[in-house]
Amino acid sequence: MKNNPTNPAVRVRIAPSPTGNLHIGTARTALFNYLFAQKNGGAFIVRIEDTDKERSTLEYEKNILDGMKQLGMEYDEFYRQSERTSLYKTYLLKMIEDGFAYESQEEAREEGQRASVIRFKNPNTKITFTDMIRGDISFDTTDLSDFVIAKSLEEPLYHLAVVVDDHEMNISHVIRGEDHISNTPRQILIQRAIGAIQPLYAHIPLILSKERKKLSKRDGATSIDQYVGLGYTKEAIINFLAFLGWHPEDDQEVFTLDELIQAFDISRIQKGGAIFDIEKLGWFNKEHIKKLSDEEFTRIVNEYSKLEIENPLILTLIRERITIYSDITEVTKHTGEFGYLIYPTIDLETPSKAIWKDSTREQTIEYVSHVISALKHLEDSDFKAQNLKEALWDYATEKGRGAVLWPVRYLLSGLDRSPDPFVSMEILGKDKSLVRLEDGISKI
RNA sequence: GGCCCCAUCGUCUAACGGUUAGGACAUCGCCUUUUCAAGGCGGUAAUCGGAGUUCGAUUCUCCGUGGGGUCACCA
Repeated sequence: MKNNPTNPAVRVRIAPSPTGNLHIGTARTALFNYLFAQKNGGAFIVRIEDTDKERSTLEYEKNILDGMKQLGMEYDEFYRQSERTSLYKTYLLKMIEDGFAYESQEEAREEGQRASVIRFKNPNTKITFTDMIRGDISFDTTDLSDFVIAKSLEEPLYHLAVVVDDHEMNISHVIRGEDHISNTPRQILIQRAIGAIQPLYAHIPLILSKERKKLSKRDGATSIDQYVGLGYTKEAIINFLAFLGWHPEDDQEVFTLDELIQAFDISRIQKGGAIFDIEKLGWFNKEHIKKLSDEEFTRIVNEYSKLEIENPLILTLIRERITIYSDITEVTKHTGEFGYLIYPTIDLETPSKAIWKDSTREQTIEYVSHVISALKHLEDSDFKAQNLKEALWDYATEKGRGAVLWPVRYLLSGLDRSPDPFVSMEILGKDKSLVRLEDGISKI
């Protein structure tokens, strides 16, 4: 009861079937329901649709519930359809008694099929309902024939269970995927048969693969835990999912969950399907990593790197260089015993050219020697990037910034891809910087 | 195939009859401490087609085309 709903007129639900891990699409549907409930002070209900005993498992249910919790969506009420069979039976009996349904004897066409099932007596009528996102949608239910609503009195099927539960739970708005549009007329038919009030419908667009098809397992990572495992933050996942088919009034893109609740407006949900773009997810992730507190980011870096990095300068370098947490391992590969980059033994066979660049060996030695003597004049306490820059800038400008700073950077880090030399020197400190430069110059 | 839904840059989208069609991601170029990253500046890039309605259509209507969803004793 974390959300403390105050508006009994708004009750929404997410109704996942535990036949797989928490899917991206399910998470997004849950998010829109959650945002709608929160925005309107309504209740957010989780209902596990596990009427299919063969395919439903507790493991999947746990994955779904854990995933939602992980993303920060707290629910107000929880139900499991497998625990409500007697309720469905009551409705089934009543429907049969009232002539809205009947037991049908038929041949089992497939393995495991029943000889007797319960079918809905289709009144063959035209149905129109108003979708909050798409407007009026009409169907002729004649096409549906007498569809099966239960295998037996104890084994209800999807359509029956959904309608009975939405009714019993006083669901006010059914916000679900577009793939349910064609299920709606069947469900409205059952609602009329049991005298249920018709909820308001909002069918949200699907999340599509690059091939513009409904996202499926074949399209790579489709479950939330996979993205969490790769090191995407919950904030980024939420933010990204919200923007797949929804957009606020202004141009703000980076949102926290609370900000999303404030800005959410169901009428601004898109009609067309949206392609899942991992690049944009990455961008959202970077943005949310930028917002992390230093304490939190430090904790995460050390958890992933298995190191104990505390130097804020190094942490900043890492923060600017990663897209997802699993990048931390790669970025901190050279971070170690010196508290910064490990100083590799420079290979004399190949690196010289890399160090000299456009200068000659003699010039490079001259430049680095000058830098060394300049550094020796500085006190330990003056070894700050800003001071170092001031001390060397004019000289570097005179001789050529690249010609001077490139070998310095290379010798300090031992890497051709490295942070700017002044920051490197500050991180290393005076002693280590000099050791590396002097050691390096002897090998040029 | 029947039924249903949808249609603005490569992608996510803004516009609710009048805009040089805006923003973001990606991409390209320049700058920034000649690298990587971050940052700054700038560029390329879209209204599916055809009829209407209207003084005026991205926007409203119809047709076409294209894409998608759905047609279980799954959900």
